[in-house]
Amino acid sequence: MRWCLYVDMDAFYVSCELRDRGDLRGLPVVVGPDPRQGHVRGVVLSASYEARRFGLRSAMPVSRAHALCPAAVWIPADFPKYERAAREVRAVLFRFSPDVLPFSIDEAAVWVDLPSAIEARDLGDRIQATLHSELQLPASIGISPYRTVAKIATDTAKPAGIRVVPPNETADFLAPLPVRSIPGVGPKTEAVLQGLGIETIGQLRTGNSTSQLRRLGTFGEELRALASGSPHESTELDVGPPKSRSSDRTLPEDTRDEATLADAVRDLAREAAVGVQSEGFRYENLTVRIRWEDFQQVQRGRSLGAAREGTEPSVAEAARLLHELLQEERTGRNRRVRLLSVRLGGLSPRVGTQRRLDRYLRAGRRGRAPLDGAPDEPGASPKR
DNA sequence: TCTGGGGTCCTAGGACCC
DNA sequence: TCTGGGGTCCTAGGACCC
Repeated sequence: MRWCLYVDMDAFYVSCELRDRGDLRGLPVVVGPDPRQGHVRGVVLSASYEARRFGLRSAMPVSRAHALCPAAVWIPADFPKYERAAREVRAVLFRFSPDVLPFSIDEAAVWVDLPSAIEARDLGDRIQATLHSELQLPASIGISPYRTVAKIATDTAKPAGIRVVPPNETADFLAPLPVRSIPGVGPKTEAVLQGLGIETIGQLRTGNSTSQLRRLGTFGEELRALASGSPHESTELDVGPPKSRSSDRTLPEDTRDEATLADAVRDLAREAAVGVQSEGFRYENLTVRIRWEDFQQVQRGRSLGAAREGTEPSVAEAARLLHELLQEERTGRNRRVRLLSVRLGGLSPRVGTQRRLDRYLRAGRRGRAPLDGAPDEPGASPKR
């Protein structure tokens, strides 16, 4: 029988920091921009479980976090450190199975063939103990033949727990949980479901809701299948090569000054292009996104007609798109800009970068080779 | 309390082609 | 004079995830 052990690291960024700062164990610790450094625009990236007792959560504005827990210890984010730790975690997981699918920096699905839930639970114990003893990193693990169910189970096991859901117990396990615990159900979908009188996963199964769920399209069908204990899961479990890369920046102060914004957008366009190039990709389209001071967003994108590389096409097109967006805003509400973003999409491998790409995929993105059947001749025109 | 930075997927209309 | 269906690409916006 095939099992999914869904491994989710507990308070990952904080746990990485505590490896270097053992003296902080047991204290409310937060990774994020320090709100005591004056005017700071930012959110909590990770909070220790001690900090969570004060109500702190990931994605909470740091000003609110500071108000809730003035005694918290703040540590600035060190992403290279967390990337290194994530690689250590994956290396451990690969020792237990060749089928490890990372889903984010702190989550991965480990697939194994085992005769029963007993053995699956035993393997979960060993993985958890190894991560703790060798890396000093706590993890929670959910176990089910279904990846979605395993992930939900992980959340109920946190922190430092293990939850096994044998296949015949799936529907009963899910029934009392709120619909919001389903991955893909956010505030909007939750509100729609509440409007239908559906609060728990179990209520998704009742007869009269089936027709109403059609309002949600195919997603409604998937919700119903999950609730009944047999989720639709694609057999294609590989994570492919990246589709886009972006650089975003929230400005220190909202502004409508075009010179300032043009400088910023050029920096972002350069940054994104350099990143794409260093990963061995070219890009074929570009999107500039603006978040206004009222948090509404607009975006404008353009196809470049063919795969490009280097910073020049990115910088030039980003400047044009920004100008167009600002021009239109001036004739309207003329709001100030809070955030600028440049996204490069339509990524394709650069010529002669097969080796680098292979290394990239092995580093965590297991899956089909992106170059299969896609010879990339210089100057060859893209499909279309 | 005043909200980051990085991604993915879906929908929907219009252009364009056969 | 009035009438198709299917497919792909482009673009904008939105929901969601960590």
